[in-house]
Amino acid sequence: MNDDAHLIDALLRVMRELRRQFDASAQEVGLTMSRARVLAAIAKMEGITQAGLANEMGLEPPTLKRQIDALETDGFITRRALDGDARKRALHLTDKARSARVTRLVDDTRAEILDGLSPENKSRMQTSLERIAENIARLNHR
Amino acid sequence: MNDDAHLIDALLRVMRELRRQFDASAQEVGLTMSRARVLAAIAKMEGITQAGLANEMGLEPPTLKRQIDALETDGFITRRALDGDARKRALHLTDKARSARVTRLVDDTRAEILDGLSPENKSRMQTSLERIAENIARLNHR
DNA sequence: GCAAATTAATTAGCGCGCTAACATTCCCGC
DNA sequence: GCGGGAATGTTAGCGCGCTAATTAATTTGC
Repeated sequence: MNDDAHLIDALLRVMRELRRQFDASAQEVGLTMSRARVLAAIAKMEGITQAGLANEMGLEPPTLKRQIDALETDGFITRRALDGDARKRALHLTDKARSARVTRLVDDTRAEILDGLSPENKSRMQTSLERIAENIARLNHR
Repeated sequence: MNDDAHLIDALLRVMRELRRQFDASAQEVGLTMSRARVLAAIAKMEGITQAGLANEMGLEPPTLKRQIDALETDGFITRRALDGDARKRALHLTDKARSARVTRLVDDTRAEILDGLSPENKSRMQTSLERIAENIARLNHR
């Protein structure tokens, strides 16, 4: 089907532009879209380990590690040792990461990007995306 | 809105998995998802220039250049001089790129990924994506 | 209790997107 | 015509995703 190609093209195009715009906004506070997402995830699960967070976000550990290195260097998070298991490192936000500037910017940008989409459309889109994810997962282990 | 974050997460997740699965399939014929898309675009516009194709695909010229270099090295396409303008290079497929193996693989994978989505859902998703693209574009020049 | 398997984090290396900056060529206005 | 600006393609360099392989620590099994 020809329209299928158009749909996937549109998906890819939107993703590229989404990242570009998000990065441009996030630059004001010294973040990128990916790093802002890592911060948001840690905020909801303070003290989680790297492997846990990678699993939660659907990223591979090496991918996450690089973001964490950068976020730690820039003073957004800290890595703490966990007693009981010397391999694990617990992730925590710093006050800098909790500042209103950081959190609001991400929320605002997200809202602007989805502006004008009805709740029904968002919901349907979510359902379709989940279906696609299932299809891909099925292909994966076959 | 919290659901907005989930929707964007789902989008990003699907995109990552889509690329991973597509790349795994395309590997059989020596391609990646991105390169297969470039081939498909050239197939529909033989003789187009690099700048024209970049514009058509929504990619930046340097991004496209690297794909084209690789595709030429691997024998999928050729660059030809255009008389009348020494700057331009016309892009053409080779027989290798036109082989059934290459073209069918991409079509099959795409169909499998979108399997089970009704035409209505696909259509609605396309509309929503276009709305998001407009929102991003609006943000962009402001 | 010790060897083997598993888990957590890391390192190394690749593909694909981007921007910035540059050379070459063409076009346009004077 | 010719000088300045625009268009085409390229080079250089960065961020973010991946896989494969390594190291250290823990758990499991005999």
